[in-house]
Amino acid sequence: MTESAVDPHRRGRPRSEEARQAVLEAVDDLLAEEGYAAMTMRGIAERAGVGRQTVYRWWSTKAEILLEACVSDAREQLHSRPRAEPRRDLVSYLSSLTAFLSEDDAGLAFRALVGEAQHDETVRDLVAQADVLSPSAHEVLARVRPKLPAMPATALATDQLIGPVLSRVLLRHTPPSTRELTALADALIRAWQPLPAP
Amino acid sequence: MTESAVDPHRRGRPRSEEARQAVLEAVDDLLAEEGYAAMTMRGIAERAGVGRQTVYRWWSTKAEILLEACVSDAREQLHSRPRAEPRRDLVSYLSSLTAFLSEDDAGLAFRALVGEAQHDETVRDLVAQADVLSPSAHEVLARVRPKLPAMPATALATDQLIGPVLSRVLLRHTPPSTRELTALADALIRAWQPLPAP
Amino acid sequence: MTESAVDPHRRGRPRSEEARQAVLEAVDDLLAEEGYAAMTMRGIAERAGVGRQTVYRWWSTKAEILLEACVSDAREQLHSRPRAEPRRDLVSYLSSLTAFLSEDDAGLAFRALVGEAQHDETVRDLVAQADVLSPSAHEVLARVRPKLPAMPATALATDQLIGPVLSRVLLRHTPPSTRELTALADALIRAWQPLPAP
Amino acid sequence: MTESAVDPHRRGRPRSEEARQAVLEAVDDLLAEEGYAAMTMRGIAERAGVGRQTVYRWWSTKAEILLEACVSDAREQLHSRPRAEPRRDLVSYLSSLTAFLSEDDAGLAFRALVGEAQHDETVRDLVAQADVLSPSAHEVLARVRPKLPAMPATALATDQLIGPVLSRVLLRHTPPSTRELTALADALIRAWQPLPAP
DNA sequence: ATTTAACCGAGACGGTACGTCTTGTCTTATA
DNA sequence: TATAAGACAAGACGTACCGTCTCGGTTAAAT
Repeated sequence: MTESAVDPHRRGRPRSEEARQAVLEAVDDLLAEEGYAAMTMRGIAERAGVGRQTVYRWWSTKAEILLEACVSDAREQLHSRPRAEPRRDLVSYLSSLTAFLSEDDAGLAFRALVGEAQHDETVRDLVAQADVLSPSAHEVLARVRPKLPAMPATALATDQLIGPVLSRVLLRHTPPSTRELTALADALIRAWQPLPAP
Repeated sequence: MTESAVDPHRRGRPRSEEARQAVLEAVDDLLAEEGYAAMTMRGIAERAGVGRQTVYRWWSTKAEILLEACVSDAREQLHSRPRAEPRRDLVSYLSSLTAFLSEDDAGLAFRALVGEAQHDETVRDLVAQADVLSPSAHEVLARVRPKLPAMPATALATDQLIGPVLSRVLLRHTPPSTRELTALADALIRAWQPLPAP
Repeated sequence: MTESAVDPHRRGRPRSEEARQAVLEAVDDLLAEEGYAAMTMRGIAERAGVGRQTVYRWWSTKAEILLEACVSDAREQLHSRPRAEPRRDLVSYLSSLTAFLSEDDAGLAFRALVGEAQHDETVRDLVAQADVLSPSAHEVLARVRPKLPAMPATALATDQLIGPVLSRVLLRHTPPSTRELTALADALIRAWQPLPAP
Repeated sequence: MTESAVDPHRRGRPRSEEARQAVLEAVDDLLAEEGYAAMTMRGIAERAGVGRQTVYRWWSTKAEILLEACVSDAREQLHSRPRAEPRRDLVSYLSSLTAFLSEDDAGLAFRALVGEAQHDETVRDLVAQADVLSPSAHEVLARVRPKLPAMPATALATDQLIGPVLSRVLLRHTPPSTRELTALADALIRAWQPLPAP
């Protein structure tokens, strides 16, 4: 990740915003066209029409570049507009999440990064720090919590919410259907509803 | 994966079981010591004291070797002995799953493979075919289903069962505590219990 | 320099003589076409149609390759056939030397190596060890010594013989004319002739 | 080479003499410490505490800088004070030459430049134009010529004079001893003495 | 007993990405 | 306008690993 608060009075040629954008776009394109494994630092530089050193100057690994390239897109994509009814709110969010993970380009990048994080300590920290999924999940949970008082702590509730979708996408690579998403939402509602008075 | 039903009347020197074991052990050791990324075909061969061609003769990628090295261990590790009560049965399974994914060596291998599967088509198929987690989950679900009639189709129920744990381990790398696992089991029970008569 | 006495019982794929020749020829060609400075290890490998590692496996520097490529040619080129008269013998040798240093391809390589030796310790030793000029000079000096009894030790006599030509070629890059070579030979003869009885 | 007679009415900030000196000293130091090959334009600028562009503005190559840094020192070092006797005059000069080439820092630079000149056309011309050795040699030859009437044209005589020393220093890197220098002077005297009347 | 076929180890082969280095140029703010 | 600083595109450096090929040697079944 690059330092955003730069000393405005520092000497020397300033960083080229043009080169930065070219690299980020090259990474996006290459991921879609060639896949993560075939994407190399060398290839990124060439595709961006940028010197190799320039890439290494600002990013250490392709994971870092990819993260910078996709985080803002990811956040945006995951936003689902609020609904009055908890059930529709949850289904709407689960649909956004599923679409993001299984169809979107930023989701492709995210999946690749989560994959890399499994066997690279530094990528793990990077992805954890970027915290792509939580904010949107927390929003939804905050909205429905008043009506579902048995909901556990947000951290655990988040896992209950997104876990089943992750399981499908990361493990089986067959995204759940709308019917399944509705069933998941219903299950959560049943689990989190106030217990019937005995 | 290697062909196990070999023509017993083949001519020539038979495959060396010694070499095979040496490779599988080398892969296990290297994964634990160096990590998946630093593990190379060349390194595996050297560690195993085996010719490089011998490795390539029987496996195409390090993912294949790793899979062969960990599947049986994984299956064994995931087995949790049946309990009378559904709640204890589910908690017991979730504990095994958590331990496997976050502590066991075979779990480390599995996580690495799932990671690689996110950006490698062939590894994806390989892992899908090996189907490490499902069988044990299906067992538990089959045991508790009679007492939890609202449980959906096994595929979806599996995602509900293992998804939250996956979310924790693959995304946050902080395995859930026993208390959290209990809360998850309780939530599933509430979700899958017979609906109260209106 | 490569080891010539190879263990006949060594294992593994034997060194490719084809690749070796391709590299030596590539070096010869590149030196003539591009010059020493523009000649790179990478360029040599590409020109030879050989892997870069293969070049590094057998030679450490381009100087080493160049030396191996030119030594035998150099020796051959410097041979001048014996003459009865010392004067003609010396002139003949000086002509060969001049031609070698100023016209021959192997001479071009030799000059480049001597140049590199001025600012690279290891090249210095390499060139010294190859000992390109001395043998031929020693031959001539041995032939004429009986008739020129005042000739000093061979080492010093060699410097007297080849020094003036080197001075011209290395410093001024204007090879001496035949007339000048004859004058040099005459001067040596006068210097090395028996002193007149007092 | 830089233009020394600058238009005194030029506008803008004048060239920094401080920077110029810093660069020349940096080059001297680096040559002695790291050697010619390890000496880079970047390294020179850093060592001099000078911007890289400033170096490129005034010199094209490190050879140019080195030449400017050493020529005056070289000339001075090569001066040998006149002696009455030709023999002592020649020996004295050969000693200066040997010391310069084999011990002095400016001599080290000169050798490096002569080396580079063997595989770089522009350095060749630069060194030829600087003409470091000739003037001092011509002085000595002019002094002794009256007493050695058989001496050939100065150009050739220069090669006879300095050639053997060059051969030793550039090829063998073992500077001649005083005894050998004396022998060389004696040989020249014998070669250049008036021929005895028949 | 010999031949044949497939295995074994070792290690060289042509390729290619790695991350670093230097080159010469360009673009800032400062003097 | 020269300066120090430092980013830029380009490309060579030497190393590592890729997957293949080619040796000598071993081990069994088929001749």
